[in-house]
Amino acid sequence: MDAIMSLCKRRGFVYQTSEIYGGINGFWDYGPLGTLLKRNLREAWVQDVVMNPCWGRNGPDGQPVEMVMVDTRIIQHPKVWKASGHVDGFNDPMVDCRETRGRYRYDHVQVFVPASGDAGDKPTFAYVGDQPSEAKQRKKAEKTFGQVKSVALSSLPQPWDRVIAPDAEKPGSLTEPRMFNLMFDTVPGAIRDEANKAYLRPETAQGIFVQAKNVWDTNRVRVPFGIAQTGPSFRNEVTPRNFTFRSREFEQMEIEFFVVPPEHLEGEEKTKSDPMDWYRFFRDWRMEWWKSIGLGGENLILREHEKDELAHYSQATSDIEYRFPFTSPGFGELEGIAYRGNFDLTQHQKHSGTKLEFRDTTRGDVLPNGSRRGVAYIPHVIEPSAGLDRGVLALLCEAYTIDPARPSPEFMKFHPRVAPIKAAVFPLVDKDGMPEVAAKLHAELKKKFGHLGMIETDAKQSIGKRYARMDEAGCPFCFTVDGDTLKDQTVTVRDRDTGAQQRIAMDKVAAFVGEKLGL
RNA sequence: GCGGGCGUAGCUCAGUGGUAGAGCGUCAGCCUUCCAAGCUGAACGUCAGGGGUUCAAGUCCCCUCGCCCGCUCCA
Repeated sequence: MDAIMSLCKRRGFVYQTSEIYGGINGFWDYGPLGTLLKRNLREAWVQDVVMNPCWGRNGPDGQPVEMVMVDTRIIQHPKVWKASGHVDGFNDPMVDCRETRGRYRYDHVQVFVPASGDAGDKPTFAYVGDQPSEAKQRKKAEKTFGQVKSVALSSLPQPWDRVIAPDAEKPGSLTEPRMFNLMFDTVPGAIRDEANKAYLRPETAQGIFVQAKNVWDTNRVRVPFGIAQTGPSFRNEVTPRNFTFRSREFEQMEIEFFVVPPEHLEGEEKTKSDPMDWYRFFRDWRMEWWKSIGLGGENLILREHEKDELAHYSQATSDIEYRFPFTSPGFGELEGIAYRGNFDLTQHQKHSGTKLEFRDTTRGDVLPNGSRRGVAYIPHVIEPSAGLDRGVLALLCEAYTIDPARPSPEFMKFHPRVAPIKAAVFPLVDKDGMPEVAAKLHAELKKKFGHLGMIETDAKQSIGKRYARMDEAGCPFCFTVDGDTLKDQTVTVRDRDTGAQQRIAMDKVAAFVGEKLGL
């Protein structure tokens, strides 16, 4: 990993944010090559997800997959995060239970102690008011102490060695209270007033959910269809770690794909295009997609979550994971695909008071004129949520190759589609008319492919050095103008991965590059 | 959050309390007809930051920041 980080700095892929001031924990910048790599990855996603969804494949319902895009703000109404659960989950001090993995708001946890207040060596019984744990723990406490009274957990001295957590069996499982400032906050408005506190989004998904109604009201889309979005999100990670993997500012590429709830499916839809069918469809296709941009092999796995790993509202979730050098032999998450039911839209409907039902006019009773009456429902959702910066990191790790047998042992094996530099044109030597011919070819390629990535040219120093530089930058093809070019209008093309050369006609170079880029 | 390691040129790293170093890379020139070749020269340092001890600190002490590793945690 150190070698990869060193190359990233040396070649201008990734720099530490504000490095000249000592850096800032959890933030990384991209240099010229890294910026293009990231842009190419995002563009590939937009192209394959939105412009030509799922490579033109039909969904499980036999119809083309429909997808539109939105661009929502980093700052949303604070209630969005109340509804999504992010505020409650992460803005208050919480205590965790090591035994049950439960998490409780610190200020909600009460404890039954003897009426005398002194429990001696006996354990006391924590509970949360109005929860099942209250009656259960009261019963146990009364059995132990007889007369009991209730005190706040915060009034007891730490560590709570003899406190039995609300849903636990053994004492001492509660952690110290911790403040989870997951979300960054800010105050819109010129005058700083805490009452106006807003948050930087911890995920792009909620922006999609809260605009879903606008999208289906104004765009002639109908369920099933998806809304996609890319953009930055912010999480105040407790421990930023592992280069850019866990950053506090990071970019996501998310799809919320809305599908018909199971109870409204008719006939063979029930066995063909149930939400779980869509879930599997996206899970498998997303896996194929990552492979298609160069992450094939044993470093990429699909991991289905166990039942006890699932969030309470999700019926199925899987992760696409990559074996990063720092996670090896384990894996790190690149993308999560979750079937979230109608949890999010239901939450926003409840908190906003706005009906978020989709009126599906292809269903319901048949009317005398043959049309359908229509039914209204809150769509279910499949959420493929990918990390763009994590994708970039995976591409960097996967591309990094060392082959001591080569003159330039260290090189970046980017798939041509994501490579920041698409091609380079060199005169073999800087004389005898070669520079002029190379300049002309360079200009031609730049005009044709410059919008996809850099097209380089360089006449300085030895040809081996120039090849080596391109290898480190991950440029897949180098075209070299030599003495023969002047006689027969051919150039050599050198393949980055093998070093092999072939000779092709100069007027075929553009077609060659186009083909390799998949155009 | 706890523990460990590290921080000196763009990169990799030497550096015994006494003048800031090497290799590679970069740049310029020469040379060069296919793989970091050779020759000549040049530029590049708040020694992570701050404070202290000392006649003198890259070196010793304290604090802070950052990165890596392990544990903990992880929507």
